[in-house]
Parts: sequence; structure tokens; C-alpha cells
Amino acid sequence: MTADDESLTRSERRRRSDAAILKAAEQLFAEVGFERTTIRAVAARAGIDPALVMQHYGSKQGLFAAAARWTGDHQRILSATSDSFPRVALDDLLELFEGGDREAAVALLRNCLTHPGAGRQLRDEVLCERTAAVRALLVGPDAELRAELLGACLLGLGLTRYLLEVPAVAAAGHDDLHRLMEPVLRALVDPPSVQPPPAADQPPAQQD
Amino acid sequence: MTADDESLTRSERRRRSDAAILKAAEQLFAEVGFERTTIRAVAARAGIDPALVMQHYGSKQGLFAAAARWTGDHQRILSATSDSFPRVALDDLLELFEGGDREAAVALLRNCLTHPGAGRQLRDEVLCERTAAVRALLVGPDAELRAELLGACLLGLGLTRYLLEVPAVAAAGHDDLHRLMEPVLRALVDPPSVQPPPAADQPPAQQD
DNA sequence: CAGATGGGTCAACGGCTGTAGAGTGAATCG
DNA sequence: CGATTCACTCTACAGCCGTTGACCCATCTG
Repeated sequence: MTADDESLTRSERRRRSDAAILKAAEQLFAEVGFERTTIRAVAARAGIDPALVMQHYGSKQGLFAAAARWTGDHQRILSATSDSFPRVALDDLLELFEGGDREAAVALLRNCLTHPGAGRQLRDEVLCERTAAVRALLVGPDAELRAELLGACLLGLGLTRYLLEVPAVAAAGHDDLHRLMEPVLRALVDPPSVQPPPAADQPPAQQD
Repeated sequence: MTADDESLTRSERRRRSDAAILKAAEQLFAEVGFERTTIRAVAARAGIDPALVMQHYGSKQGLFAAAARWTGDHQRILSATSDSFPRVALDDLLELFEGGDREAAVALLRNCLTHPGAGRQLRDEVLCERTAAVRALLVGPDAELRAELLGACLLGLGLTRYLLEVPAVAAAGHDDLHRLMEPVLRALVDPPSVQPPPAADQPPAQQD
């Protein structure tokens, strides 16, 4: 693939082809999904033999398990406050899918409705696990349901913007998305049935 | 399948097997997706020969095109007012996916990320077409983007509740979903930058 | 009743898929 | 340096898939 295949130690060759396989798999799983991705196509894009993919990852399922994963860091969400959550969650989403290594996450999203493992992973590791953390930020009743609904809205935004490419959503700038979506998320963080912090009702008096 | 295959006129037999094929196809496309659904499995569930499926629908693509479609009626949304929209849109979604013939719609949703035709159909016919109508309800700037974001949030709710089955969202009652999600949708119908119609019940005198 | 029609079945083809096993040659090591 | 390891390739298998064409036989038509 690159220049010299010579003068490479064995473990270097191993790591290099391993990375090439994984990268090709992430791209193909993200582009056309699990079923339409063939081992042969992955191998061709990685510039190696199909059988090598099996030796490295055991099976197509194993390859998918390694390639499709949520690459966002949960830490930033965890350290958000109830106040900053809408902004931070949106930023996280936009950065993840517009950053350099979005493929693994797109691969997970692309297949979450048709590949049982991907669906389970998205539900359990991304939506539920995050939910458990986000729930701690939320006061008032229905914290768990509200946390999951926050995930649902963010998921809807991600899908329409990056996978379905619904025109206006896909073309919108970050500022517009923040301006329009933050109040949406806030409606779940501070639902009408819950008085926003014990403070006064709602009058102008805003402080940070 | 049913009792008597005898004493049926030819066109009756035709219509009957046609309906059986379509129903089986809707179910399988909804359950396991396009790729994992085989003509043979559809035929087996319909109780007929695989070749008959081809004679009736031409190809697997043709069968899918007939089976996966949005069965909700756009009329109710169209006749909503800006005020009633959140409630009506939610009701529409819940009724569609908890009614008797949800399979065709689930089939469309299930495959919208991996089947190019399904994705295009969901985007163009459901999200965009509805958007064009909903946009008319919305006053203020960014009407198109806000309309599409409304679709995105509803899509996220539908996917997490009916396909991914995220626990709390899937188990929630209609009343809880209405109570929590209506304010969310309202944040897009009446974004903070737009004065909600000549103020009425809202707490007095808010201005920006 | 005899021929035409068409819904339905049967068997098969060609292609593609994931996967396995034997083999090769260069890097590694005693 | 000789033996061994191991990343890599080649070839092939077995199975499943969408699709097709020939063939039945109950229904329709004259």
C-alpha cells in the first residue's frame, strides 16, 4: 500500500495490515452496511488477501464488532452540569460526526436497525449507559425517561443530518443547530412540570 | 392456508395469494430487514411457491417497494394548527405504530439506513414532503429547518421506542410521552426567538 | 365439450458468499 | 547457519441466494 513492504519487522507488518483491514472495514460498514460488505471487498480495499481478514478477526462478526463502535468520549458528558448539558451534548455529537474518525461511529449507526448486535450495542452502551449518567443530572420525576428521550432526540438529529441527509438539517450550520436544538433539549432537562432550580419563577434575572 | 382452496374463482385466488405474499413480506422486511429476508422465506410464510412471488412482483426490489411504505395519513397533520401540532403529530406517530397495520411502516423504518431506496423514500416522501406542509404552520425564520428538526425528533422517538426498544421509552405510557415530548416539539414550533402568538396564558410580559 | 388462459408448482442454473486448509517464503531465533 | 515461526497467499468447498423456464391442471371461453 505505502512505499516499502520491505524492511519491515514482522510485528510491524502485522500491525500495519491489521490497521489497514480495520480502516477498510469501518469505511465499508459505514458506507453500505453489514450485509452488503463482503470480506473480499474489505480485503481488496486494504490491499491484502481475503483469508488474512479471517486470520486476524476470526469471522465477519468479529470484524464488525471491532469496527463498529461509539468513538465519542463519555467523559465530557459526565462532567456537564444540568445547565450546560444541551450545549455540551450537541457539541459532542457534531464533533464526533465531523471529526476525523467518524467511520466507526457511522458504522454503528448505519447498522443499528438491521444488525442485532449493533442495535443492542447502541441501545445498551450508548443510549442506556449514557442515560444512567445523564439521569444523575436531572432533577424531578421521570428522570430516566427524560434522559432516554434526550438520547432519542440527539439520535434523530444525528441520523437525519449524517445518514439520511435530510436537506436543511444536513446543510445547517453549527450555530443554527445550537440555537434551535438547545431549547429542545432544555425542555427535557427542565420540563415544565419542574421548576428550574429552586430559584425564582422565570423572570429575566439570568446568571451563569 | 384457510379452509377451502376449492370453489374459488381465478381472480379471487390471485387476490388472495397476492395479499398473503404482501403480508408475509411486510412482516419479514419489518422483522429482519431487506437483506436477511429471502424470497423463499416470504413464500414459505405465505404458504406458496417462491417462483410465484417473482411472477407477482417481478423482483425482490419490486416486492420491497410494494411492502415498505408509510401508512400514516398526511391529512391529519396538514389540518393541524400551529397550536395543536405537537399533540397531533405525537398522536399520529403512536397510532401508526401501535395500530393494526404497522408492519409496512416498520419495514420502511427498519431499512431506511441500509437500503438506499428506503432511505430515499423516508427522506423525500415522509420527512421532506411533510416538512413542506408543516413549514406552512410555522412562523418566523428557519421554518424549513425547524420543520425538519421536528421530523428528526419524532423519528428519534419512533426508532428508540419501536425498533431499538430503549427500555424506558418503550415502556412509557402515552400520557407520559405527551407530557414530556409536547414541550419539546413546541420548542421548535415556537422557538424562543419568536414571540409565541400575541401572548395569552404565558406568565406576563416576557421580552428580549 | 374442446381449446385457450393463466395461476401455481417444480427443478435447476449461475453467481456470490463466508470460511477452511494446505502451502510459501521471509523474518526470527538458538 | 540451520531450524522454526508466522504473516501471508492460493485454491477450493459447501451453501444459500435471486431468478428463470418448462411444466401441470383448474378455470374460463366459444
